[in-house]
Amino acid sequence: MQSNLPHLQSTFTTDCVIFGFHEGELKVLLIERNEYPFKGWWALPGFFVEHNETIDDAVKRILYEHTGLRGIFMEQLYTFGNLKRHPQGRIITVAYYALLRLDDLKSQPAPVTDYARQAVWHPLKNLPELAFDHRHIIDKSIQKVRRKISYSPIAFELLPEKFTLTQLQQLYEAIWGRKLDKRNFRKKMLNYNILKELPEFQRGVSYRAARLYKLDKRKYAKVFQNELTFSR
Amino acid sequence: MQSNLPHLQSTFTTDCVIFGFHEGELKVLLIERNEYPFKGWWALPGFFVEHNETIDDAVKRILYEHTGLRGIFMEQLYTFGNLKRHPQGRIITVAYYALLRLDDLKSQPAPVTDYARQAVWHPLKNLPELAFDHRHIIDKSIQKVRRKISYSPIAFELLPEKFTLTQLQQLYEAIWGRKLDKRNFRKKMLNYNILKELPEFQRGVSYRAARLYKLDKRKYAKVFQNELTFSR
DNA sequence: ATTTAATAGTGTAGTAAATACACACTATAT
DNA sequence: ATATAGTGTGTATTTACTACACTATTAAAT
Repeated sequence: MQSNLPHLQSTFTTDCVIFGFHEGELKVLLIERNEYPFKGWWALPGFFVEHNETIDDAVKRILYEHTGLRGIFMEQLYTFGNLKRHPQGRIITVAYYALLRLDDLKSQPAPVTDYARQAVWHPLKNLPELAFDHRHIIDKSIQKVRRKISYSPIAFELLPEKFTLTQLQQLYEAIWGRKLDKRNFRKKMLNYNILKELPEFQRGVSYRAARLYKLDKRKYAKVFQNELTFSR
Repeated sequence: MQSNLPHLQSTFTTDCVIFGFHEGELKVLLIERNEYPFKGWWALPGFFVEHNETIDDAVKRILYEHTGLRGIFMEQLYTFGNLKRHPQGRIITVAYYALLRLDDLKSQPAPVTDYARQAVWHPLKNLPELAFDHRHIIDKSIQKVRRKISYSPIAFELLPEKFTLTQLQQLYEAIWGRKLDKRNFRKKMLNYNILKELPEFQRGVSYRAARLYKLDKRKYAKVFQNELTFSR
């Protein structure tokens, strides 16, 4: 770390909580650090912000390095600046969270960076011990997402383009950590008129195939302005 | 600026949008800068964060310097890091907003800092041109406050300890920028059961004196957990 | 003493939205 | 044939939201 960390070249980093949704479970992408401090520990993807890039660009760069994807939904979360959060001195980090369609990943993400030995999706419910204050950052992210999906249609960022209502419901249940009534969920969700019913159905399932829906982007844009209020 | 700004001593600042409420109007405390860049311009109170203080502490320090008060409600808003936001190079700022009971100020705030020539409360509706990206920061703050008062009782931070329901309503109206129905407002607000009716009335008014209320802190704490949903 | 001006304070009814709840149908695996 | 897991619909009840108009109180002016 000493060598490739120019002294005070940058005094702040960015860290990104990348959420994915798979098999009814929320997952977070963690890296195994290949650098001191915390070499060998699991941590959030993140690095120093370069002098000539905005913070947003730095996050996009990190997202691309770890997923090979561009245009991922991301949003700034909070800036953490505790004096003791980094053993090498006070280094603040601007934390972001990102929501990712896991089916967009052709393969397992290959770390292109030299500071990560591997990158692995971990279920949110079963996280390893993390470097720095990264556990705290993840906790704050999930709180933010939990609140935000009740007034903004960000949930769709986590689903494939075509999805079933059950998948959508499972996603809300995973984020809120509680069961929802199926009938009311469908009624409410369809009433927003932001979903487009497709003439297609699930394939390869051993039960009645569910209808597929996709987001109606024009109506979505309209509703996004006024904000949904999907509560409870 | 050159002299008292040690080179790279700190590469980030904090700026604070301090809101007050007086005579039915929302106000923001602005300083007139006494330093380059933007010497003579109006700007948000803010300064470099010292090496040995947390960001929160830096904000508290700035709040104290400009108001003489401690324990003011404050919350982090967003971190701004555009490459061109500061003429001297990329300096990010962690912006906060604070809510202040104006009646707690014994006198006009006297700037204790050397970087401010004066500090003046400006009505939000009539702001001067501002230094840096501070106008943008204020706009984002008011959006945040507007959203937040609909699910969290932060409005009380802006009112004196004892207040009338009309004052409370005017505050909501000022923040949301629209009129509310008096009866519905009262009904809803009293139904939360977070206000304590006092055996006291307004004094010195030339019309029927209104009853005073204060926040019931025990009930407030309970409700705060579940979050209000005071909307529209 | 009376009037005026200004604001405080109060209730009801209609409408819309959220919730709770029960059953029937379809496909698949064994 | 049966068990299982999922889809798909209707209705009644409760709760929340909206619209709306008059009387009461106080101080100041006459």
